[in-house]
This record gives sequence, structure tokens and C-alpha cells, in this order.
Amino acid sequence: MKELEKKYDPSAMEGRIYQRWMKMGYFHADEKSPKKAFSISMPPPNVTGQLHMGHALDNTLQDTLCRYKRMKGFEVLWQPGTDHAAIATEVKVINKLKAEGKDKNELGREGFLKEAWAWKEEYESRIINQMYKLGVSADWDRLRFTMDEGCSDAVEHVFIDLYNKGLIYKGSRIINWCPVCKTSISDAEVEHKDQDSFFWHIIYPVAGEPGRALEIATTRPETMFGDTAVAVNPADERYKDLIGKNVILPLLNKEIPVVGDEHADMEFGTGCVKITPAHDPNDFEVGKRHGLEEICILHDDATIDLPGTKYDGMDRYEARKEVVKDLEAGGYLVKTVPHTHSVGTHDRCGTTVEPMIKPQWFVKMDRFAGHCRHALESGELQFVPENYSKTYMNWVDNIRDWCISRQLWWGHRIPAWYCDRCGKLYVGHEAPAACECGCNTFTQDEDTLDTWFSSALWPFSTLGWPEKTETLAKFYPNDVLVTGYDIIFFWVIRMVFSGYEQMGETPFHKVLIHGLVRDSLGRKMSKSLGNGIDPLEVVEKYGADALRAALLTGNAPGNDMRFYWEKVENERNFANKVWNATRFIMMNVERADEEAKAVFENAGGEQDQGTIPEGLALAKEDRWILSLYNDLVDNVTRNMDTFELGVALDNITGFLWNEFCDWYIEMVKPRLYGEDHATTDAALWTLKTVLVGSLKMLHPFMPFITEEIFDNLTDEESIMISVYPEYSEDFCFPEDAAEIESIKEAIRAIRNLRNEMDVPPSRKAAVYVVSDDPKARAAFEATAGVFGALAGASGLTVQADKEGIDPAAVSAVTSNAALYIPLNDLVDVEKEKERLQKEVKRLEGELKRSRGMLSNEKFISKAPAQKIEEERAKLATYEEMMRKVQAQLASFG
RNA sequence: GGGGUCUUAGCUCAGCUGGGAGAGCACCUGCCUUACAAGCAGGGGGUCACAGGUUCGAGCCCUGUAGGCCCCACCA
Repeated sequence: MKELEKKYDPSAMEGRIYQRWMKMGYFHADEKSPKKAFSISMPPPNVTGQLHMGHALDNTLQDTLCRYKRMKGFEVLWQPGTDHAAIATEVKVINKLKAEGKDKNELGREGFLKEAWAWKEEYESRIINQMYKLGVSADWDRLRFTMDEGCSDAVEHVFIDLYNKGLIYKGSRIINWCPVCKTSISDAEVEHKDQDSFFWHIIYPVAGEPGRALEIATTRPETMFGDTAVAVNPADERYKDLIGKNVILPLLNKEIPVVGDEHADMEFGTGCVKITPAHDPNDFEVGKRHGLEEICILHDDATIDLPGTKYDGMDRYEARKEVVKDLEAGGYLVKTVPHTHSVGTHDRCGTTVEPMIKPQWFVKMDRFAGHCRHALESGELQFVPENYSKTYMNWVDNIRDWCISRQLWWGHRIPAWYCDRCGKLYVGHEAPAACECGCNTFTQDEDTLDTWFSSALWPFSTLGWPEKTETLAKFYPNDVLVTGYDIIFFWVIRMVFSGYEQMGETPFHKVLIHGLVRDSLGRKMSKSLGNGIDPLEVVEKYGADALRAALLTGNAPGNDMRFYWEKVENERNFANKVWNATRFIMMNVERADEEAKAVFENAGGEQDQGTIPEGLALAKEDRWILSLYNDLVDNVTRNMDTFELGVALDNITGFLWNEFCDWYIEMVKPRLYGEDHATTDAALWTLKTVLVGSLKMLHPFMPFITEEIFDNLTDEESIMISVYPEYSEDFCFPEDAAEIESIKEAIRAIRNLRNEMDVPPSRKAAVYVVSDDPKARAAFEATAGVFGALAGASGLTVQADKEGIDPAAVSAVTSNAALYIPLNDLVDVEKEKERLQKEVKRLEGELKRSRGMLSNEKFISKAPAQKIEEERAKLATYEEMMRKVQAQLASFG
């Protein structure tokens, strides 16, 4: 056995331990292993920056599950990787280039991609290094990147497959356009935000009917140049006669038709709507219904495209002001009404998106929505907590076709080819040898795919698909996906339908949802607020173990949590506690005799886990702590299996700190320090057995400190590959457990009494225990030795009645005994009476409650017999306690 | 407009299938007791948002009310 450093210093050990795990290959998953598989795909972090607290939480959850499953005997694959994050990365690289005085377009596609790859290399290694620091036990040998060869191959494969099935199509439809990023984006990437603006009421004169005009209300006057109709509701008596006639578009003096369409809401505004098919999704639909012309009046950067007019080249907002001014000057503006409405913004850059008609690639969603529905309904996919399946279904039910093409360079280029002569489209890994028209040169589609197109394939593209690899067979589908609720739509749904479409089954069975890590004020951590906390800063100050535990403790699945330094500090203190408890044990082994040392040596060993060595004479408190430990194994295992990691950790912490350290170690001290070494071996054996088992359960949460201690305490190779504890019948001692709980109750009563009577800790006092229950007396006698250190007793006298005890002694009553402490010089009779009165009052309350229940006929007739029995037993105890307190009170006169 | 979720001790949160309200921090009192002051012992503090209902019994189940948060949605 080695020696533990005096001081717990996480920074001194964590790096060293992680290196050893790596060297030993413990993280590696073997696809040939006969063991049952357990697999998780890591949500690939974007290569745009560094890890934040959300990543720390996400990875801690996964790491904890993986470590647990490994110890439980599974062949665990935790598949790591990173994501190319198309738009986010492209924007960052562009900005970096700008700072260096370079320009994306000057560099050209190839030159730009070179820069982007360099960026990726730098940030990926940075991110992975951060994960090392957190203790992430992913299989780094299998590290993947969404744009590496294999993943790219999978992407092309799926694109071509879906195209051939008719599930991908190219079309000119109205899409969301970001004028800053200059690319289309999907509906999911549009974030709606309320904005204060105005309703401009504008007059469109009716052609050929002087004096008559339609008043329309719009929030976007500048788009009127693209108006190709005005719509009224066909049932609207006010305007129905105008349907089919023309109105004059102000400023342009152009005639456009009045159409009847349900889209016009009679109740809303004036009931007349200007129709701009090229710049509004609703109008686009109206236009389709009525065969209207689509006039695009915006450039890609959202400046006005109206050659020959003064508006040409103006920014959209500048143009808006100008248009309003001109309408007013021309007498067309009726009024301007303040109005709040929601506008779509690009979630990456915040720019107000512009609906535009562009030729883009789309994925049809009807069939895939069916896959998603089936996954849930069949039970093949389950959310934890379950209520997130509603969020999921909410998305599935409202899903629309997915725009997957992006006008970016950083990403998977669409495998589509156009004949240079006739323009015919071919989809395939490569351009065909020759076109039908005889031409043999082709140009590849310039666009790349939405980032989420590749992430959607992550659970199988990382396992070698489309090849039928052993890895794929062993580890697909994944068992669990761990992710935040904020990307259920972006990612989870898309993985689900991709899994069913390509693999024929769900990509994972359980989705463990976690919330956001907020700051101490409950705000989202963000760069703009500057309130983010770097996980590595926490690791440096308090250690990865403390950070991990702080992120998991007291948090239920799916709930947001707040980050507090105090929480981390508390976990570090806990680690320190465990550290010192170990030091205590090791110090006492040193001074033990050879025989005890030998017993200790073998305690908690792999072979003997859950058994007690023959001939070992366990004391009552040993059996008590073994019982509690055994229950702990049961509880923790159940909570781990149901993903209640926070509860499991609380169970372990509570046990180690409040029972093992605060009670058991204190109880056992006399046996270790004392002259009588007869029971030292049993004490040492129990200490080690319980500690080692608890450390194993703690290891998934706090991997470093548990490994360090385990390494010093045992001869085994590593706690990471040790066997997880199991509930053992041999450790069941319910009677001893109950007896020690009574002893604890008595000790607490004495401590409380001494405190209330202001007895200084330095003053020891004799304690008399009176009980008419022989078994209780036996228990007190058996544990008499612990009352000195734990209750400041100078001696413990156990007897059946009050015979010989100073009548003026202060007293306390427990559920199975009365305790007396003669403190003649210190006793203040009035104070003592007051104290006893208080106790009487408390017991009166209990008696009232208990008697009330038991006198309720309905309770007696309907409640389970066991509950009734329990209640009767309680009543009896309280009655007995009351008698004793009353008697004591009476003795004071 | 639709959907979700929350309201428990001064603060942040647990509370599993309904059976006597918990933790951490903070606060008060006393302790440097030879594992640990990053500690030990003791203590105060809650009509579980409100109103009904189901039940022998409700923090937990049902309905409604008030307030908070989140997501979705094409209100021109």
C-alpha cells in the first residue's frame, strides 16, 4: 500500500491519471467483444470556438453513463467527433481573413477552404484538449469530423439515395434569405422576434373609377414595387365587386389586378392586402393560386433592385423611409399607426431575414414525419423525461419541407452536375461521362448542404456506414442520446428519420434531455452579456471532479440549472472529505497488527465483493454500516438505470459524508485507538469494504479522485475497469441497523441536552440509560464504548429502572430508552422543566396525530394493514415516551 | 392563436408508483476533539401559489384562478 498525499490537490493528479487511462486504452471500444454493447454518439461540438458550460454538462452526463456501463460489464462505445458548423465557421473564417486584410472571393473557393481547414484543425484540437481536462472517456481512436472522408461519403450517398427516391427536389420556392451571410437558411434557423414598427395605410386608386380607391395596410411599404395584385376576401361585401378590376400601384403608376382570396382577413386591418409574391411567403401562395407574376425587387444584400429609379441600390430600410415620404407627398398615405409585429431573424447573426424566391434544394418531409411518429408510437424511441416527447411531436406535426442548400463554400458540396451545353442536371458521386446531348463537360452545383444534413447521419456515418462494418453491427442503434432540449428539432428529429430511412431502425432508444446551464441570476450564459464561465477555469480552481459533481447534483433531467461557485466549492469539500477519510483509514492500518493488516489487504477485493470473510467478528456498528451500504448500492443502481444521476450522486454523497464519516468512522475510533485489538480487524475490513464499494459508485461522477484513492488503497489495476458493486444478501442486517439507529438517536439526544444545558465539551459526564427492553439494553451495552467520543460521556451505565440515579439528573427520552445525566452543579431546575415541557408539547402533537388516524374508522377499514400496524407501533412508542417525560417532570415537583 | 413547463425554508433546488416536508448555501450558538476549520456538534426557519374536487389519507392525481418562463405559428 502506498501513501496518500497529505493535501487533496486535484491539479496534481488529474492530468497524470487521464494520461494513464489513455495509455491503457480503457476508452477504446472493441467491436469484436462478446460483451453486450452500450453506445452513445457524442453531440459533435462546433469547431467554431471553445467549450462552454453547456458542453461540460452534456459531456459529464455522457461520461458518467459510459463509465457506469463499463463497470457494469458492457462494451461501451462513446463515439466522439466535431462538427464543421457550416455558416458559423464560414463567418468566423471570413472575419479572421478580413482582420488579416484578405478577402474570401479573392482567395477563391479552393484558397478559402484551405484557410477553413486550418481553422478547423486548430479549434478541434483545442476542444479535444478541453475534453481531456474534463475526464471525457470517449474512444479517441475513433474521433470523427462531419466533413472527413467517411462522413462526406455518407452524406453524398444519402443525398443521391433521397434524390433517386424522389425525396429530394430542386425548385424555385420562397425561402429565408440572410442578406448578411448571403445564403438561404431553413425555417428552423429563423428566430422570430417582436419588433416595434408601424402600419402604413396606403391608397391604391381603382383604375377607371375616379374617386374610388382601396386602402391597404402594410408593415413593408418598400416591397410595394413587387406588388402584383391586391387581395380582398371574396365574401367581403365592401369590395367583392372590384374583383377582376385593376388598381393603380402608386409611385410606379402601374395597373395590378384585384383578386379574391381567403387569405384576406375581413376583420384584420382594412380587409385589403397588397400581394408581393416574391417577398412574402403568404403572398407567394396567393400568387401561385392566381397565376400572378413574381417580381423580385431586392438584391442579395437586401438593397433595392429597381434599375432606372432613384430607389435602385438603396438599403431596404432607407428605401422604406423614402417610399413613405414619396407616398405622403403624392397624397397616398392615409395614416401611420404604431404596430408591434414579429420579424424573422437569422439565429446565427441576428439579421432580419428576407423572404426571397431562389432555386434551392429541398427535402420532402411527409414521409419522414411518419418515421418520426412511428419511432415514438412504437416505443422504439423514448424521451427522458417523458414529457419532451410532446415537444418532439409538436415539431413533427408542423414540419415543412426542409431547404438544405446553402450558398456557402464550407460544407458538403451538393453532388449535382449540370451539362455545360444543355444544362441538364445529373445527380451522382461524379459527373457522367457524357451528357445526352453529347457534351462531356459538366459544372458541379455551387451550393453546399445545411450542416444538419450531415449531423443527421451522425449515429451511423461515424460507424462506417454505408459499408456494413462490424462496428456498425455491434453499436447501432445507440442506446442513449444525451442532448439539450434546444436542439430537439434541429438534430434529434433529423437523426430519427434519417436512421429509419437509411438503417431501417431508430438511431437510439433513449434521449436523455438536459437543460441549460444559466448564470447565478438565472440568465443564459452568453458572449454579449459576458456572463459565461469557462469550465476550464473551474477545473483549474477546484478540479474536474468538483465541476462534474456540481453540474449533476440536485438537478433533475430536462431542467435548467444555475451555476454557483459555492456549489463547486461544496463538491470540492466533499472530495476533500473522502480524501481525508481515506487517509484516516490508511493511518490506522499502519498501526494495526499483522493479522489485521492481512484482513484489510483483502477487504473489498474483486473476488470477495459482497461477502464477509469467515470467522470475522463484526461489531454491531459494522453490520449497521454494511446494511446502509447495501441499501445504497440498491438505490444508486436503480437511479443510475433510470437516468436520475443527480439523485444517485446525492445518495452517495449523503452516505459517505453523513453516515460513513460522521458516524461510522467516529464509532470505530475506540476500536482502532484502544488497547484491545481484538476487533480491529473487523473494523478495518468494514472500513475498506464500504469505502472501496462507495468509491466505485462515485467513480462515474468523480473519476479522478476515486481512481487516485483506489490506486493507493488496492492492488487492482484501475477503478475504471473494476466491477460495480451489487446488492448482497450477506450484507443485510436489518436488526442491527435498527439498533444502531436507536443508539444514534440516544447520542443525538445527549448532545442536544448538553448543548441546551450549556455543558462545555471539555466536561465529560456520566450517562445512565434506563430501558425495560432487554434487547435495547444489550445494544447499549454492546456499543457503550462509542458514547465517550460521540456524546462526551465519561461512562455509560445501563439498567432496567431508575434505581440509584440522582433524581435531579437532566434527562431525555428516546423511542426505546430514557437517558439521565447527573449534572448537579450545572442544573438549572427551571430551565430543565422548561425543556421537558417543550418535549411534552411535541409529544402531545404526535399523539394527537396518531390517535386521530387510528380512531378514524375509514382509515382502519380502508388503509393497508401494514400502514395501520406501523401507526399502532408509533402510537405505542409515543405513549411510552410521554409517560417517561411526564414522570421526570413530576420528579421536579 | 397553439403547445409545454414552473410556483416547496432567506437563496438555489430535490421530493421516484399519494402514507408523518428534504439537501446545499446563508443565518444563530458552541468547539483548533490526534482524518479533515475545505472541518465537528447543536439550533432557528416552510398554511408545499390560490380555490375547489377525488381519496381513509394530496406537495404529489383531476378542474379552475393568478403569476413566471420556454417553444411553435404566414396576424398582411
